[in-house]
Amino acid sequence: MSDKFIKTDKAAQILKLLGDKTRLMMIQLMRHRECCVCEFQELFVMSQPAISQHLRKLKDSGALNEEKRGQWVFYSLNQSSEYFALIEAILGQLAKPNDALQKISSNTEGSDCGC
Amino acid sequence: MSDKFIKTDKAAQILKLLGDKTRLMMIQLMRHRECCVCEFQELFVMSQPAISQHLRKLKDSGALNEEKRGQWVFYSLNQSSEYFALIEAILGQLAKPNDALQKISSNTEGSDCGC
DNA sequence: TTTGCATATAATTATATGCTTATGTAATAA
DNA sequence: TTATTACATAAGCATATAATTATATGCAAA
Repeated sequence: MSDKFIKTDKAAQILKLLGDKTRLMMIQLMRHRECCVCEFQELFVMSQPAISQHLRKLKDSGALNEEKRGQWVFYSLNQSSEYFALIEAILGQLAKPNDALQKISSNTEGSDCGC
Repeated sequence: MSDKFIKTDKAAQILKLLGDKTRLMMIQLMRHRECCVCEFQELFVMSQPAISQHLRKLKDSGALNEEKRGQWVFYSLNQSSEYFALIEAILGQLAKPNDALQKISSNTEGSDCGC
């Protein structure tokens, strides 16, 4: 709060979290809108618990907001997080997600997973 | 070269490397000038091989230049690296290294380790 | 209330990581 | 040459990480 700059220790922690292909892609997808867990399940070739655990790590760090609506859970970037500026700075250097992700990341209207 | 933006896979790799307190601090120290290995040895409370291994990982990624001069080895940020812009973007969000590091990081004249 | 769906948690396992000590190598000094 | 200094590499070990399967929870529809 008091300082918009992040100390090395904390920065290393969040960079380690972003240093995983799956989590980094999740963050990219959430850059412009919230995502429903089921969207990630469609995209990533891994079990549902694996996805849930990645999201939990990101949420525990404070980088994500979680919102339950009915039986669904939506995650989004927490713009109030101390890491938000860093995350934005990183995302600004990344190429757009391609292929399968394109469809979803370009759909800024919101999830169309049926939720 | 063809694209200044980094793909998610590669970005995750370099972020994982930066997601270690020791390596992130090394990179911070090299932000404005090259550093001699012996400088890191003075700073970090760990064995010489541990430091050597951290530097090798960073160098293997392409993020660092290595220059041998006499019996000393100097490392510096590789400004031609595909990761350079990303690294700079990250460093721009970090607080200045403090305490013991201050002395060294503010000494832009060069190493005074006796080399 | 029972069933089903969406997601989370627990337990386990395989692999990766970061450190240590021991040893190797290359350059300088005696 | 031999010794010393600066650094790298190898091997081994303890811990961390990311995946899996099995199970639990919470909401909603029938």
